[in-house]
Amino acid sequence: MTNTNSIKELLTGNKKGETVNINGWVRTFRNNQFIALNDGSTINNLQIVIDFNDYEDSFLKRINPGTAIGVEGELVESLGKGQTVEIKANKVEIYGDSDPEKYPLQPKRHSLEFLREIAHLRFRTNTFGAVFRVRNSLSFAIHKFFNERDFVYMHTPIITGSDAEGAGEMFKVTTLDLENPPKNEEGHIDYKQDFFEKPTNLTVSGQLEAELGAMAFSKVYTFGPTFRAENSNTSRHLAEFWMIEPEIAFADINDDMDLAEELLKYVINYVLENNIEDLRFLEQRLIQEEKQKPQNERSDMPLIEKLKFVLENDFERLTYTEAIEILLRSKPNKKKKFKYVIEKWGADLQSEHERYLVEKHFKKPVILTDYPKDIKAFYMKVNDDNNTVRAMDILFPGIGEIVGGSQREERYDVLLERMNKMGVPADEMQWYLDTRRFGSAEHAGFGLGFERLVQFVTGMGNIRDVIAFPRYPGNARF
RNA sequence: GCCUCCAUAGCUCAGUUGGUUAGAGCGGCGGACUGUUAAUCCGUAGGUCCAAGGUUCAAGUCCUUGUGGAGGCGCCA
Repeated sequence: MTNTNSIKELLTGNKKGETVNINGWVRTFRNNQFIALNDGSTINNLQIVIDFNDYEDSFLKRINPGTAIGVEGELVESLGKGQTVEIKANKVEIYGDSDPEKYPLQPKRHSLEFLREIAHLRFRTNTFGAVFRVRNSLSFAIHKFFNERDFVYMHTPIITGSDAEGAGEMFKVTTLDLENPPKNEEGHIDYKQDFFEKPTNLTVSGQLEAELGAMAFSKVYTFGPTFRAENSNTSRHLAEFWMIEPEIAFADINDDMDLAEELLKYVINYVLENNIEDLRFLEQRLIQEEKQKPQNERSDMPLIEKLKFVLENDFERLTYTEAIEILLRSKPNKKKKFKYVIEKWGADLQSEHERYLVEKHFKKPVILTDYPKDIKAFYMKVNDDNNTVRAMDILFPGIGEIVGGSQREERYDVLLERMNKMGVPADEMQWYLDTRRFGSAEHAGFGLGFERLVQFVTGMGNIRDVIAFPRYPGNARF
């Protein structure tokens, strides 16, 4: 049987009365009559009604959770209560059996930890079906947003010869024999004999290359995988994750913040308009999950309300200096409830401080700007006070930093001086500096962690559950 | 990398101050029923109590180490 329809399409009901073909995987088979069929196109199942007198017992026993089948039948109004339409089957064909003794997914609740161990099958659950359909929508919405605004989608290299991106530990890329690497006269590894004739790594950011693009196309963005070899063991870090990095020329930090806020609202709105059934399921899932938690750890809003709240409210914008003043005056700081008590301007904000600002003080997304230059990267534009840089971080409730960005330093001399002071090898990065030598212009950009966005929109607590096959310390399965 | 907690049936869990034969629900298997909605009802099988060592007359239970998992912190997106 050829699949000419999706369940999503058939459930709209405008093919009622027609004979249709449908393929999918059995979720449950009740009463020897009712097959709940799912094909991944929607969270909803299509009910297939069969007359068990038409089939051998041995055939009916093969219809189990996970079995792949094809059905031909008439789409009719349902006699039962749980659905509007169903298929009265004329013909059922089994494509692939699913041994019920061995198939790990039962029609019951499984723990997310267990499903993570069978990540190759977890797409077939309601939760992960919803998560990955939302992930797909977010991905599409991001491209749509930039495309509608004449951004050029740029593919920056995955393998980089630069180790100065400064965003974290890198994974080495080599074809040398690690058991017996060639050595040079000084006894060091001789990278001249390596594939690229120099040390190379997996990229930790496409930003520097995106800046080069912005200095020609005016508006560019990247959307690709990034790799960090940090030994991070948290529910918001991955060793391989996807990042969106727009870069805009003739723009300052305010344009940058406007762009980021507009993008986040646009994609959240897109998902609300296109994935509402998945979101409703995820909202219920989260409510059930949080019933196990004490009251004060539960979300103060249901998922969909939270998403609408983000859409309808301006993000709170304030400077690092203002944030420090709020924190210094805050109760947990005065009563020394913070693990790291804020004592003076210049302190790096810990996640407990960010959480206080977002979840307790403002109760909405916050954009912090103008951080002390000593705690930020070399490429950020130095303010006239010579103490702060035009950095901006967007902090979201529950997940912390979702966006990190800045206006870039476009002045050749200032940039070169900062590189030298911070130990960034300027001679190896002449290509980067060249944009400041030839037609330099104000420009800005940011990095948006895609998985953190998916986490926020789906309400999933662990980042390992919003990417198909997560990579983290000690784990590269599948 | 650091701190805390957890590990019992295929899954989700219970198991008292250490006490002799380790339980339940779901799932599986056998049967009944046949407009069900994680169907229901009856019956039944299923255990290296994470691993190694130790304490004890006696360890699922206490101790040590290891392994795996979760949460938090740091690094960041």
